[in-house]
Amino acid sequence: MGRMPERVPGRLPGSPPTLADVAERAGVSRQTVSNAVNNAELLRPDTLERVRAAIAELGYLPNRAARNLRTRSSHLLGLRISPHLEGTAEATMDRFVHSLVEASRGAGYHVLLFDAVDRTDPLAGYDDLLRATAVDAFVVTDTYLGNPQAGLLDERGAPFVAFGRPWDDPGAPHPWVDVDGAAGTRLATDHLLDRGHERIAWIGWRKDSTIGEDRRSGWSSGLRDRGLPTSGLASRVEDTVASGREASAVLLDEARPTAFVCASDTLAIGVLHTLADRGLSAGRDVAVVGFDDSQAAQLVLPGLTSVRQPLEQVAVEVVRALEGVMTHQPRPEPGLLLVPTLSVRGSS
Amino acid sequence: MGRMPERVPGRLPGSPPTLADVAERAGVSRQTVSNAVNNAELLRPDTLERVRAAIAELGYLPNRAARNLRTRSSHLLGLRISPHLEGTAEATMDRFVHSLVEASRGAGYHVLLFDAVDRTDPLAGYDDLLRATAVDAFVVTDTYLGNPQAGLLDERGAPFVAFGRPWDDPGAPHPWVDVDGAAGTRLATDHLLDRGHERIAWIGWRKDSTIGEDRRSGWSSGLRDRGLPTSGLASRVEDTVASGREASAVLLDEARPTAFVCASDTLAIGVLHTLADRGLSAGRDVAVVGFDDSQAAQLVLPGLTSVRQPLEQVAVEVVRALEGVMTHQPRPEPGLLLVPTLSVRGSS
DNA sequence: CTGAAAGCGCTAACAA
DNA sequence: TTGTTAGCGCTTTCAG
Repeated sequence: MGRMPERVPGRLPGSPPTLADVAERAGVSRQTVSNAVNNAELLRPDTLERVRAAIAELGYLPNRAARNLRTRSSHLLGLRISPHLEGTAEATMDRFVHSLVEASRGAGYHVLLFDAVDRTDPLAGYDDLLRATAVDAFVVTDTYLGNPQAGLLDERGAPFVAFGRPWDDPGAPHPWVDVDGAAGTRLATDHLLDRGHERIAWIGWRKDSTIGEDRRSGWSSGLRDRGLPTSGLASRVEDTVASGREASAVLLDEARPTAFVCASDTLAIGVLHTLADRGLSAGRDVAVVGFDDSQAAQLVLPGLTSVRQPLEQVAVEVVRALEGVMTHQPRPEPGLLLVPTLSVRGSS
Repeated sequence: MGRMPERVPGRLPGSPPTLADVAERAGVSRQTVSNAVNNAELLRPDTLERVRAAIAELGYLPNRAARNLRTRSSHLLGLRISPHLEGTAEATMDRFVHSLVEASRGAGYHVLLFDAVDRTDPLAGYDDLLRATAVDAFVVTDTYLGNPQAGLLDERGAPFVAFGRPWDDPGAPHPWVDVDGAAGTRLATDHLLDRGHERIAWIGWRKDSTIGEDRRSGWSSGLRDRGLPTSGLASRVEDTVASGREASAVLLDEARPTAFVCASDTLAIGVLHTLADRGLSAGRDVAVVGFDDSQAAQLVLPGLTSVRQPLEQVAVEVVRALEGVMTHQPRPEPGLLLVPTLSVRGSS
């Protein structure tokens, strides 16, 4: 790594050395070099040493295309990314991409990014890469929308692991990794209860959002377990700052909560706006907790307490599951549910 | 796209059809199929039609590895990403990645993500991919740090385009695309001047940040051109919220500015914090402008006016330049400087 | 306009 | 333990 390969005379700088070059230099056959790279234990120590020296001198690295063709694998993981949503605190995806790249490297894989040409086709992009054998497997991240690509990929027998549960079809055969949203909001709710709050409101998404209902259940169970009321304390709106702002204003007027748990940081920031409008201090007068631990949560005054998904861990588990899929190992559990943490800041 | 390929009997679902399968089905030779795909104009219309039908029926797509091996190109663009910085409004990179994926697709390329194994080696990751011919070219984005990878890649004769000027070496041979930071802060400064501000302060980065000094120059030239003073109105600090907060407090006490232009949204949010501390209203009492148009700028109250980099356009131009590099076309201009815009919000 | 032959660089079998 | 042979699927000459 980082060692400058010797510039071999007569070789164009543009064309890297091949197996044959190394073999010639080391005075062995091509196959022996291949073995030195892939099955070192098959070689006699001194031969191995000689071949390794030649490899280092030439700066040899196996040509990917040739290896891919021969082994019928690309060592590439496909990840489809959606267009950036402006105006929301959507940070999860980007953080996950970083973690995935790192985890993949550890397993000898690179991440290939693609996007949907045709947004209406749930399989757009996937299908082409599959048929061209351009990737070994996919990481499917948009299952939270209740999108059908997981099911369709299952049908096609495509190798993939989902970040997100198959809500629609709990018996789906593919492996998945997900974060327990209910546990996260439960954590948030308990945190507020422990600080003495008893009237805790919920601002979440519309009822058709499965993930939204899951997060909501952490809040409601938290209150119920302490015998506290939830009725009149919940609101379901669009995921925008404006919606969070309006919903919190209404709740404040009608139900007088002393704390809010929100399905997203975007909504929570809307709550902060309402508090500012009314001269109330977030954290002192009314507590607020968001979800996703976005940059905005970290930067906003007085700091937004937020549920943080363990995305690094998700990525590691996704890659682990992927390795299982690609080696056709039977998986004991189809899914793995990870527990989020709470980043406590000034707002609570 | 999206059409379900016919399941051919006797063929494993896992192994896609090959050129030979299509040829057999269409009753032509393999080369004719290859021509139908790559040089359609060479075929007689009726033959072409027949081959195309067979391709559609089988859902054929050329095997990438085989094509890559033969054509000595991977149709992959390498992009190195750095670990996520928490606590700053770093949004530029992520937005750029999305734009790049989209622009690359238009040119028939996919984006391969990698990260640095060894953070101290400026060429970490690049070198291996190059020698393995795993990518056709790189997009180098971290030149703004004054990092040496551009120069090192130039030395190696590696094909790449930089997002960011070669500040250290203006005569560098590689193509680059950049955003004119000075023009952005000039835009911000003129905007404030037009609104009647005359005492406009600057909060930027340390002097050794070339890009920081560039952005600063837009502010200073803006004031100078109207015969307004700059002395005592500038501060150079670390890129953190806390630094922006402290620096603005000091400036407010010592120089009584009515507006701030900042080198980043992170710093600008620090200014907003100081204003909140002192019961001043951002936008009404004191105007603030940031840089990068991050999510935080959009979410924070009352909305942070911010310089927005035209990253979609940058990505398009980077890909265009890349195509030139890969076809060895001489480039008239080594670099292209794009002009940012101003997203005006409540803070000004 | 279509077909035959060659080979990109590598690795999986097998033979020595 | 090492070398030989074959072929992954494709495209690029070059003949027909």
